[in-house]
Amino acid sequence: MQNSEAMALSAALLAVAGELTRRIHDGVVARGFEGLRPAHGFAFARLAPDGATVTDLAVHLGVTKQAASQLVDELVRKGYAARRPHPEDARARLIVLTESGWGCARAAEEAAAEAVRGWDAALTEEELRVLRETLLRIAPDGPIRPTW
Amino acid sequence: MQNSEAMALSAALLAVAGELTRRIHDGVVARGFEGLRPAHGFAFARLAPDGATVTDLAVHLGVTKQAASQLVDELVRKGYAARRPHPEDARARLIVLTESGWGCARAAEEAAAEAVRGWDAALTEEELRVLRETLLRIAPDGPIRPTW
DNA sequence: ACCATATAGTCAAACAACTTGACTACCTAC
DNA sequence: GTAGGTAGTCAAGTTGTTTGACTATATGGT
Repeated sequence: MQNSEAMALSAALLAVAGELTRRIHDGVVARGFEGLRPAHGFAFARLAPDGATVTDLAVHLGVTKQAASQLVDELVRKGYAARRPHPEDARARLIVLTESGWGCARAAEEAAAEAVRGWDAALTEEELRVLRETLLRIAPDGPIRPTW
Repeated sequence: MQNSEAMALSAALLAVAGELTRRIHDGVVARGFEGLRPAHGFAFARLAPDGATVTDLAVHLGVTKQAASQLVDELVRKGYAARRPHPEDARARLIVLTESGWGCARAAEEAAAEAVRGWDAALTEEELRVLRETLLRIAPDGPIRPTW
């Protein structure tokens, strides 16, 4: 593949990612969850399964733990997350989603589904399936970070 | 497609985009172009063909023209771009890439090609081609913005 | 059991990117 | 020619993040 083709692929990927991020964010806002930025969504992704510590979050987001701590402050203040004592380490705290936080996570899923449905006009169901599988194959195991 | 599948697709897409951005940035730095952030890359994308005005850039990046102007200041100070008088409008200035700026743009293409080659381990040449065409079909016409 | 060292988290100050507000120079249309 | 709009910049304020310093708890060696 030529350099220019690789760049075209990259640009398309980044354009789609940017647009998707914007749509998910708008969809979440439209469902009544305000005061959140896309960066919070990346935190939710890490918190959702079983909670996480501030340090876990910091690594996941690629920021300092101070920044992660402030982000958690914000989520707690807005009622989306809560700090609970960590069951195995008295120094640490387990950050978990509240009911409202789970509602927001569901809203994000709905918004994502809605955004993806918007691609139906350009892609068949089969192409969409192939796209998903292809991306899952090259997606890094690691964290989702808003690098730029 | 179920909501959770759409979310998995979205997460994979964002993870790949984040990783790709990081790799391109690292590759550009490795080629000796320093003091640049990924955001500058998005500006380059708009400046590269024929230059652009500050207002064009601001719209493209989704920021205020003051922010775009500051970003141009930085590129000029670092020797990647220059402000030239606009041929048709004495109020405006045409921002163009310098030789060093073009060198950086080429470095970004090489870095992108290198990053994409890293996917060869997981994808066949044919799958890569399909991925590129699929993404180009759903990529918005609009600007590439670092929305998050 | 004790001490040295490392880790989890927070507070505070410094910093960087961006926004809002105000202004000048130039363009465009009536 | 004059009124209103647009391109760009300067300055100040806001926001998110980092760097530095500190406390509390954990861990490993002796």
